Amino acid sequence: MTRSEGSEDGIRLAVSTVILTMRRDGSAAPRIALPLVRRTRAPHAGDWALPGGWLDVREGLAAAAARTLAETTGLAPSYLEQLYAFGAVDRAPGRVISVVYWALLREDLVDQQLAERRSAGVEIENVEWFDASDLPTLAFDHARIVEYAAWRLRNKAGYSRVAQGFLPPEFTLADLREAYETILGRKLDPANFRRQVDATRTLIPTNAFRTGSHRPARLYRDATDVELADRGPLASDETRTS
Amino acid sequence: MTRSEGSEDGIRLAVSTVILTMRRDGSAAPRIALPLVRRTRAPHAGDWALPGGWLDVREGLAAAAARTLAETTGLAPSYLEQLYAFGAVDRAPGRVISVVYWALLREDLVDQQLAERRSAGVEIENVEWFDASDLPTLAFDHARIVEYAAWRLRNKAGYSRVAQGFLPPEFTLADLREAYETILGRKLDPANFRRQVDATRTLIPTNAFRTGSHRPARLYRDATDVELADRGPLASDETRTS
DNA sequence: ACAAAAGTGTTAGAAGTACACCCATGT
DNA sequence: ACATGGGTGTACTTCTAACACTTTTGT
Repeated sequence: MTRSEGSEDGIRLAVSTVILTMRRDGSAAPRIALPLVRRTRAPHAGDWALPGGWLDVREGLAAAAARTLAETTGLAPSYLEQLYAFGAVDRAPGRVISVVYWALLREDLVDQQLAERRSAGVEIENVEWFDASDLPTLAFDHARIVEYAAWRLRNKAGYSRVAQGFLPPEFTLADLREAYETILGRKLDPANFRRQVDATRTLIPTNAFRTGSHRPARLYRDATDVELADRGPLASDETRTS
Repeated sequence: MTRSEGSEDGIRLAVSTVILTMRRDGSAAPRIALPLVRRTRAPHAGDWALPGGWLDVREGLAAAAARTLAETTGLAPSYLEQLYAFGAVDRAPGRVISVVYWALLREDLVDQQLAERRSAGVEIENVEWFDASDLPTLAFDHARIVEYAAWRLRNKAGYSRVAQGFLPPEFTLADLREAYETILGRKLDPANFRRQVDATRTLIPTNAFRTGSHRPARLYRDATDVELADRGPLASDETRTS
């Protein structure tokens, strides 16, 4: 929001972020949830939109996405990747190009942050979390953008470890499997899942167990030296968000 | 180049394209080649750069890429996809965001076009084709961009049919295999390759054969109703380049 | 006849899938 | 003790890689 609007030729550059997390309501299957911002001004006043803002001249693209994310959720992403640059001529009045990022948040931190803010009486203005499968009317082409982000997440979950972005540093295999199941929308065989993940040699078993119900489950943590997804030559680019 | 330079806040938006084709020199293995433009002005005057220009207000992103491509090569791409939006603060003086596309060209049309132009005495100004594995000094962060495009091509060749973008509508399985081999940089087993491609059911055998050396090879053509690569919800977006 | 590419068959191993079964804990 | 999720074993199918072999042309 730091950027002054308008430019000589009328092309403006915005950065928006599709912020995804996993949410557990009671005992049912977890769902993908994302925060949206209610628009207070025309066009599309009253509709919900992706968090974002105008790009600041001195700010990198990923940094802008991370900043927006922090302003909206108070959190830092556990995964952040550029999604796509949307630039159809008619997508918004006055020619706006949106470079859109997508991010994953740890479910535990989201819950914690929401609880903290609620107890502190801080109501974040116009921000509300929605279930990804039950979205309100979105402004501009944002419905399409969210759809694409969800597709990318499902896709990427098939050949990378992005699902870990929903989890805290230590988690059980059941936690991880549940994350994958939520993303992919289908049940996975616990036995085969276990073998598949430890065939990748990216999880380190700890000596800690999660107790509480039935047989205790071993906690694992990530081999921190490996990225959650292979980005090829772009590997170093987006991690420097500042 | 239609866009007037400069804007209130100094952020300018360029569209560039990594144009890739396959080139056969004699009897050796084909190589990936791409056209570059020699810069005549500072910064980086004398260095080579990706074809591109400023985005016109009334022009879609993919359309701008296609236009640039046509101006540079006189051809229409057989495949065109957005690569990435590069926007590091220090990548160029004065904050330039480049939305970069990558495209594949049919090798036969490239050869034909080059021959036509050469025989007509039309020398395309400052445009030269380079071997992707032997590039000159590139301006800005363009070396990195080309590297990323090559990575994406190799990657995508593994799970889609993009390699067909190098070939004319009718081709032999050896042609197709050679395209894959050039992209992946390794030999493929002809027998297994054959089975794998016809397991996808996307190639239609014709009754024509290519003769000339040894046993004639059957010509195949593409099942035209399927895209070369699955782009999910973005499928329709980029095909409309105008 | 022979070289060389087109095209078919066969087999061994890897990877993915289904599911039976044992283990350890809270209630 | 028993229900339930944690964890192991095993058989089956599917995919992949390697390579021997037959077919069809040009020379």
